[in-house]
Amino acid sequence: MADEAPLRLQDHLCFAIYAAAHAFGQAYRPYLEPHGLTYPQYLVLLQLWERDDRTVRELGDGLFLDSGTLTPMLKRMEAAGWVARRRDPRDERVVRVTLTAKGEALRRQARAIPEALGCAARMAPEEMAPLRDSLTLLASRLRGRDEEAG
Amino acid sequence: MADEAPLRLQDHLCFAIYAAAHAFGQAYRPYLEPHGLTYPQYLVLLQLWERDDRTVRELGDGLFLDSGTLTPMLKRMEAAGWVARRRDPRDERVVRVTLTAKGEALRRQARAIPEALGCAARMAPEEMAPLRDSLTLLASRLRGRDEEAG
DNA sequence: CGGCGTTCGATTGCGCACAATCTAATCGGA
DNA sequence: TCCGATTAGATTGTGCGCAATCGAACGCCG
Repeated sequence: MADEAPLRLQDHLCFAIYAAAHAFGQAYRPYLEPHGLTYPQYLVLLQLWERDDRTVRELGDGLFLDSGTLTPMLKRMEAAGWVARRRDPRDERVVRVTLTAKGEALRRQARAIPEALGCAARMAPEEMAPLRDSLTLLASRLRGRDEEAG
Repeated sequence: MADEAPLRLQDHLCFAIYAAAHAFGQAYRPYLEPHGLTYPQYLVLLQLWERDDRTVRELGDGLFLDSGTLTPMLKRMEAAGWVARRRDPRDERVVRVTLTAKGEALRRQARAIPEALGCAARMAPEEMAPLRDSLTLLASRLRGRDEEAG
């Protein structure tokens, strides 16, 4: 009976998020590609621009990525000359990632990007903030965190 | 001067979307993995459950994916027995994708998934709809569509 | 000191995603 | 009818993403 029409693809919140993530990736491309950057690499640099000298684990905690993703990405970024990777002498298990001069310089060229994307989205900052906060809360609930954080 | 602190990672709407997409992928995993499904494959099935017998292009238009992604994915889904792929006799360029009996049967088992995820998100449908609509509009703007659709 | 469990990151294998390129089929106009 | 342009998928190469596994380094406890 109700066996038909379980839920249309377009009705799914998860698909709206999936599609928006793809659209953002595509929207960033023309701004990042001239620098040879990909979007996930840009996210790594955003973290390092905010605070330099982070471990692989710290970067992964911030982006929800593990070493299986980060290790090869950071090696590519090292080969491109934006970051340096070296073992912490005090704990040889830890790899610390730092910006090079080239990675620092990229920061200045990248400052215009967020504003450009905001224009492409044609959305005012006042609209973006609650949307962002709703999504952050949703993600934290999906991860099973936040317990009684209400 | 203002050269420091361009924008923190956590302030970016794009990152909130990126992180929410990942969180959804992880949240779906325990429901899909027992069936041997991945999340993008589930999206393909959602489209076919809604209306069977679609071309690769139609599936790609709905999911914003191209043949480079869909061709191998559909081959895996065919190998798993959920769909069949065959050339349209009237236009040999076109590949039509149809559900098998096994793919139809999976539909019934999958009916409980959206509700389960809604519970995991701990979000009422009345909250989800506007969030979904905001994201869909945002994505359409980022794609450069929608022109004066206000 | 010696041994055990933990932590860190690297590695492997698989699947998604996209740009670029290719081939075959179809369509359209001279 | 023939030729060029277009369209649909397939293919190739590169990079992201995750589960599972591994080995080295560390910390603790006796």
